[in-house]
Parts: sequence; C-alpha cells; structure tokens
Amino acid sequence: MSDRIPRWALAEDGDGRWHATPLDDPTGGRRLTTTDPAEAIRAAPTGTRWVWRSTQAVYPRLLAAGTRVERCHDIEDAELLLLAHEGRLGEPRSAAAAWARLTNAPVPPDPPQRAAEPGSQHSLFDPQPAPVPLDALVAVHADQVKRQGATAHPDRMRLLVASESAAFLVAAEMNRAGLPWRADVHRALLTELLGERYAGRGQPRRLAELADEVSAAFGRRVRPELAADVIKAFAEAGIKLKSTRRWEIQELEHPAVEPLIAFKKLYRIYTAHGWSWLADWVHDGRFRPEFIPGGTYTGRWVTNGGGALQIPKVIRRAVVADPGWRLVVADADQMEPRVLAAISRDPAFMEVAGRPEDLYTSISRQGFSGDRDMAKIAVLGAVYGQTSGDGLKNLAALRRRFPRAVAYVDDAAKAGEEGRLVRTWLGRTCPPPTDPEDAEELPDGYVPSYASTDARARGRFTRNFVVQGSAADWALLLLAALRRSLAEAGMRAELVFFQHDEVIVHCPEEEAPAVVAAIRAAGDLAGRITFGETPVRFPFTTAVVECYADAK
DNA sequence: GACAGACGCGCC
DNA sequence: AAAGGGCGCGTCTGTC
Repeated sequence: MSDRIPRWALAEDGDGRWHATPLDDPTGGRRLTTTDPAEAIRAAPTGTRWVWRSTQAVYPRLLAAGTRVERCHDIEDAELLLLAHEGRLGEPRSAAAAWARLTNAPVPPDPPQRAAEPGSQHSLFDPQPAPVPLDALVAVHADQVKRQGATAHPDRMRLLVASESAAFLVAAEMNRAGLPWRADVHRALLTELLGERYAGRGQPRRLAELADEVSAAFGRRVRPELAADVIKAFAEAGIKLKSTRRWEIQELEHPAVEPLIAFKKLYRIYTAHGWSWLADWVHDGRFRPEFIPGGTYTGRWVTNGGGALQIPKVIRRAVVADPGWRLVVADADQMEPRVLAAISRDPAFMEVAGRPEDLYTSISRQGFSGDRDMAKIAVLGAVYGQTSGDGLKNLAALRRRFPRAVAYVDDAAKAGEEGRLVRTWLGRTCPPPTDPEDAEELPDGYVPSYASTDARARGRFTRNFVVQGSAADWALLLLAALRRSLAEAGMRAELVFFQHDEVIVHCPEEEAPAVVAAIRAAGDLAGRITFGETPVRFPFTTAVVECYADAK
C-alpha cells in the first residue's frame, strides 16, 4: 500500500457472524470474529480504511448502531471501475464474481437490481448475493491493488477508487439523515397550485378547469394528458405536429396553446410530486431517497426513489430547515467549463477560469467576439457537441481563443466516432460501443447512413463524457473533503443533499458561517487533489436559508 | 396482470 | 439560442 493508513478487511459470513483482520497481518493474532460489526470497528485503529464487499450492504447497519468510519475500500465499486478501465464492462462485478475469476471458478452473474419501494431503506441487491469469505475478500483486494497499479495513471485510479468509496459513505449518511421536508407546506402549495382535490376520484380543480379550457378551444372533449389525443385534435384544426413537446407547441397560433401548456406544467407536478408522492416518500419530516454514487456511466450519482434529483423549483418551498437550524445551499459556479480548463490544460482557458468572477463574462471580455450569453452557448455547444445553429459560429470564435480546450473535446468526440474508449481525468472509462465489429466488417468505403449517425451520436457521448465525468470526479473529492472537515470540526452539520454541482448542508444556525467556509475550502482542495496544481478555481455561490426555495 | 418501450418533462 | 450530453419516473400503449 502506498499510503500509511492501516487497512482492515471486514466480512459477514451468512450465519450472522462478522470476521475482521488487519491486512498487514491477515492470519495473525488480531483476527477477530463477532456478531456485532461495530465491535470490529472499535478493535481497529481510528482512521482505518475498511475493506468490505459493499458499503451499501454494511455501512447502514453500522450507522444504525451509531458507528461511523472515516475511510473504506468498496470492493464491488472498485471492481466496476477496474473492469471498465480494462474494457471489460459488462462482466459481473460482485465480490463473489471477482473471487471466482481469481480462482478460475464459474463466475456467478450479478443479482438483478431492484427498484426502491417507498419507505424501504436500502435496496441495492435483492436477493443478497452469497457471502464472500474474509480470506477471499483479502485476496480480491490484493488483486485490485495490483490492477490499480497497472492502469494508465495508477495514482489517479487509486484516488478514484478511494474517493468513490468515500462517496458511498457520504451517501449512506445522507440516506440516513434525510432532507428536511415540511409536508404541511407541501400540501398547502399543492392546493395553491392545483386547487382542491375533489372527494373521491378525478383531477384536482385547477387541472380540471384547464382541461375544460383546452376542450373548449378545440370544440370537443380533449384529454390534454394524452399526447395522441392532443396531436389528433390539432390535426383536426389543420395543424400537423410531430410531438406535443412544449417547445413545439408554444409557437403555435391556437387558443388551446395557453391552457394546454399551463395544464402540462401542473399535471407534471400533480403526477410526479403531488399528494401520492408525499404519502409515499415523506415521513417524520424527512424525504429519504436513496443516493447512489457512480450510478451513471459518467460517474454522476443517481437516486433511487422519489425523483430526488428532479425536484421542481416550485416544490423546493417545502424543503425547510428544522427550528433554529439552517440550510447551507452551495452551487459550484460554471463547474463543467472550469473542469474543461483543468483537464485540457489550455493556458488561456485556465487563466480565465482562475479569475474570481463569472467565467462566461470573463470569456466574453477576453478577445471572444460576443457577449456573456454567446460565450455560454459556445462553451456548452463545445461540451455537448452542438450540430447546428448560432452556437456553431460562436464555437469558431471559441476555438480561435482556446484551441487546446476545444481540441480536447474534439479529440474525445473523434475517439468515440472511431469506436475507441475515453476516460475521465481520474480514469473512469466509458462503456464500449454496442457493436464494435460492425465498422470493421463493412466493405471498404461503404458507410450506411445509419452507421454514421450512430458514430456521431457516439462522438457526442464521448465528447460530453470526458467533461461531465471529470466534473463528477471532482465532485467526489469535494464531498470527501467536506465530509472530513465537518467531522473534524466536530460540528452537528449534516450533508443532506447532493445534485451534480450542488450540495445542501443542514446545520445549527451558529455553524452556518463555518459550513460556508468549509465548502469553499473543500472546492478548491478538491480541484488541487483531482487535477494537480493549476490556476483554475472552483468557487461556489452559497446561500444560508431556512427554505431551499429562497436560495438564489 | 406483468412487462417493455415510447413519450414527455423535471433536474443538472 | 437551439433542440447537443447525463439521468428518473410517471402515464399510456402494445404485447405476451
């Protein structure tokens, strides 16, 4: 091990017993067996890195017993990261599978994932996979350490594994804490927006009224929640639609447009965050989704249950701190372009990303021919692979001003189009193309149009992957640094929410200034640890509020 | 009745 | 400004 931090392995055996051992002396006298995993934690030195099969399987039980750990190495997460790096994504990633590969035994498939049910606490694997003996866990860990050393950038891969393991600790703690949620405020809001619910069944009053207005505009009964019905109604009125998406409808000259758009907006609230959502997901003043780090290919987190990463802005009114407490809401400013500056090492881009001001404003003032909005469109177009429109003109200006930054994402796109893999800064690797042989087996010079379309889509994916994914790398380090500093300061503050570039900490009012400072420090520390010493800064917009809706 | 896929839209 | 990247999840529709 390159670090001096002690490592212990901890495994559950299926008979309710736990086995633990220090990795520097796995068969020695400090090996222990217990029915209480917290006892094993207490037996090891403070700060030990716990090597276990799955943080999601083990850590909630430790937290329930009031036991916290500082560090871990999540075998099944590490396996997934290593398999992806080795171009073997799709092979089973369970600890049992990794052990089987080591011993040339038949490799068991991963158990299927189960969706979260309202109110259920944890739900990663169902049923639980067969237990992996402690010695097998020790052997798999040793193999993973070896494989980390064989990656393109071993130090970065070690950092990725450690920081995503830390993220699983953060996630388990956030799952336990829950997001403060005032059901009474939410209910009042629903009534204000949607109107009263009629006794029995049927849509609430305001929705029913808007549906009536839509029907009146068409001169017949139309159910606005049915896309097929809406398309038919417009066709009868002589308007051909490909879809009923808002941006396609809102340009139309028709009396149904206004009530229809209003209906769609409220219908969404009603179905996705209405009364039944509230009954399903909010209990005892907390909304408890299940946060899952690394749930996407790019490394962004997902949540399981309750749509926690899609809480509509209006509904945030219901997120209210406990009495005497505050929410510290912190948003990383222009995270993705700053990350692009750091990973591309474009000198001019790093220079503007090191200024303590809005990044897009800086760009627009630095020889870029356009205003802030044009600069923003150009940057986002470069990161997303925009194919048409004004963004392309602005992109040309961006390329002249920041050639290395644009070349970085262009190279990633080219790699994708050619069927190669790309990686984030810390080494998270994109999935292989679905059908890599196709391109090679085609006759020379013959490229069917669908194939080139697929290749371009793949190019847009890999172009975005390197930026979105490297931003997710940085966010892992941010969370790990913040978790650590809140704990070391002995604060009661708790991380309660994380959404790509935004964190919410729930804390006693008097701790709020220290929390704000801790977040700012963690952002810049994460930048240095992730990307090395660069001029790039990672500032935050912060707000100390009682209600989430009052932030920005 | 279960399930898969399309659609649509919320968030970043 | 245009409709490009990543998701989850609700409804509806078609299929078994």
